[in-house]
Amino acid sequence: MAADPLSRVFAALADPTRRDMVARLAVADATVGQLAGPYDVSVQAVSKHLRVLEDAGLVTRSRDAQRRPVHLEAEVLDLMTAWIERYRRQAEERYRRLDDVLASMPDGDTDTTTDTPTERGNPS
Amino acid sequence: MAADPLSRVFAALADPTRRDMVARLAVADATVGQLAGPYDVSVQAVSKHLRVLEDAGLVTRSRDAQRRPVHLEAEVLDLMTAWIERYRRQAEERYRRLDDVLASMPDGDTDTTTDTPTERGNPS
DNA sequence: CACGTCCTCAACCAACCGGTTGACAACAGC
DNA sequence: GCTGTTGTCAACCGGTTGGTTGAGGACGTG
Repeated sequence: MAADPLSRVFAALADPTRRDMVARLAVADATVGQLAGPYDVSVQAVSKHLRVLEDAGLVTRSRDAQRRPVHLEAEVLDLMTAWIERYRRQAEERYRRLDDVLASMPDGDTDTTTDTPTERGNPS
Repeated sequence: MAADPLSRVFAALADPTRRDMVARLAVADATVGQLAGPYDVSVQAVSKHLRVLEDAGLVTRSRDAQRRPVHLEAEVLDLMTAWIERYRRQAEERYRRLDDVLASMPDGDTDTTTDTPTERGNPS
């Protein structure tokens, strides 16, 4: 299994069935049987999906007689949001800076048409 | 291949190598060779990873002679953020509401110690 | 106690994934 | 026109994944 938590969370949500489960668990806790209802797969398959979500820390299972109520642990989602936002912001910032550079040289000083032999080779 | 875009993006970022590539591409565009440098895997493997990122819409590849500069398309990340935030918010709201209910009954009306036979069975 | 319900565990299977090697297309430069 | 560099395509391989069926554990109820 994937070692790092972030990979586990991303992988867990890469499956549409699992995403749908999370969506429904955001509304209310549910038992395995309740979760299995809408999908036409076996209860065992749903149980497996829950295991994946549990390993990713997205869900916890307790006991109530035979029932196993499933509860969404939404804080783990923040882990992902943090990662995503970091690089989205970084990329955004880079483009903004590039725009600034382009805006700051409106004259014909930059000859992009003729070739600039400097900066091309990639030694080392 | 996974049909829906969201699954593709999540699956693409479920791999630590691919996440690292995205992180580096957020700083600057890069060629396949440059990307492959740090990892001790073949260039072919990196090319495959890039294909996955490209299929997810996270990356575009252009041409410059033999080089294939890779460019990060950060907007796709918003797709994920939107999904995640939606359900994190929903779950958060639910817990907040539960807290309100608990807070609104500070008297001894709710006997959690003795058993409450109502609300337990789950018909239909 | 026997029985039905809810759920998990184990074994199996086809499909996919991440990696490899080998061949080769495209281009720059001698 | 060769040669080296850069990257992709194709075939293959072991491990994982998502699904199945079958067996059985735990619990409430007759």
